[in-house]
Amino acid sequence: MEDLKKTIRSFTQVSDSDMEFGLQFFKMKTFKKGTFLLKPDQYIDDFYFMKKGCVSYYTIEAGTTRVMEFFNEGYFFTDLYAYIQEIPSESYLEALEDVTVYTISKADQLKVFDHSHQLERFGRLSMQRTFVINFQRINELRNLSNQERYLQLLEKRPSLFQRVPQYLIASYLGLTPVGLSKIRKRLSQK
Amino acid sequence: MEDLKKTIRSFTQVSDSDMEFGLQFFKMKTFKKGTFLLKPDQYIDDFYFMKKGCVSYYTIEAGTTRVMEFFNEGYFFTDLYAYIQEIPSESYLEALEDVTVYTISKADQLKVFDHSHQLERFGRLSMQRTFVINFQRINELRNLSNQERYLQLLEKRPSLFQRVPQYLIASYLGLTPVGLSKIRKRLSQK
DNA sequence: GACATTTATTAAACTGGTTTAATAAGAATT
DNA sequence: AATTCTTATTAAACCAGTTTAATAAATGTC
Repeated sequence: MEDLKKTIRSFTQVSDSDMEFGLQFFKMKTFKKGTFLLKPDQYIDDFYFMKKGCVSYYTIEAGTTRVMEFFNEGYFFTDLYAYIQEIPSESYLEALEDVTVYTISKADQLKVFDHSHQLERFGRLSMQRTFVINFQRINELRNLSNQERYLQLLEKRPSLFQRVPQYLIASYLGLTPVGLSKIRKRLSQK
Repeated sequence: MEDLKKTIRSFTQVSDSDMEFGLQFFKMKTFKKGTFLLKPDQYIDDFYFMKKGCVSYYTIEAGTTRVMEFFNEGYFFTDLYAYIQEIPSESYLEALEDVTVYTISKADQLKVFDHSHQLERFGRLSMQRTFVINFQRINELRNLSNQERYLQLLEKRPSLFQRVPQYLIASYLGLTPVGLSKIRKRLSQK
């Protein structure tokens, strides 16, 4: 669990004993490609850390798949909207590849936060990080063109394009596959 | 400060003594219509509660004003992005009307959270509320048409249309004034 | 009450996406 | 190797917005 440890410590300092206390609650789970960590109408009690693989977080509305996010190595993830509010999910978490995660239940996470002030701080800071990322996402959706958002994704997460089919990337960008193809053509002609 | 008290208690239970302790740090401030609570390149140390009035939170990029949010009575607000990260703001907070706010400094807020577990919880829950609102905003930007977002704003915040000029509402919706006018015409023809 | 300024609408030409459908290219299966 | 299934591109018609410019309506000021 070195990668999990390292990621936690990238947020805030945590003593070895607190870290040990926290990590004992994480269990390793694996999911085969094409299987689901979560489906609509289910409650989600798990908080995940991605050890290996890639998961897409999406909804299907009126027959249309809308990819909200891709989670790969080093990401903490869950359906945070449903998790926080303790309401049934409206989303899918689907393994796009064989996936290995570490997972902790909400009750255990609460135990950890109760026990360790440092880890509680990690929890708060990771929530703040989420705020900052969501804020940037809103600004990008409002201020950038689709082409600009495509180029930015290419720059920020180039590895996605090696492992995720293009029509899912189009969906993530809020485009149809046809629309993304047009953008790519336009760019290649320059 | 009854309205502030009531709003805090809508998040979580707070004892009278903790409430009294917290409220002592809030100061009342007023701003005349057209003046600024914040301008780009300034650091923001204040966390506001809107007692009376309306503030727009916006950026100007390449000569274009982009309204991110309107804050009116009962809102907690600041430039949270700059506030959290303690970086210079890129935004304006402008009084669209004469404004009365209660405000608390970041240092004082930390004192309050240190002193009162209940108020710390209020802080965490209000952060979670912000997450939920931002998440919904992202979904609306991705999944709804401009017309749908206009209709939703009409329904959710009808009073805005009484106090804010239409071209600012257009900006909030990510439209030009011309675009919003077309939508209104289309709707009125049904 | 007349004038100047700000705000909202309309028109016309344009643009970057959409949908639908056909085709091409790549990958998996037998 | 041939077949089938999935993924990506292209074309054509369409649509909801844009920009620019002119006009109309509302508001504020002297």
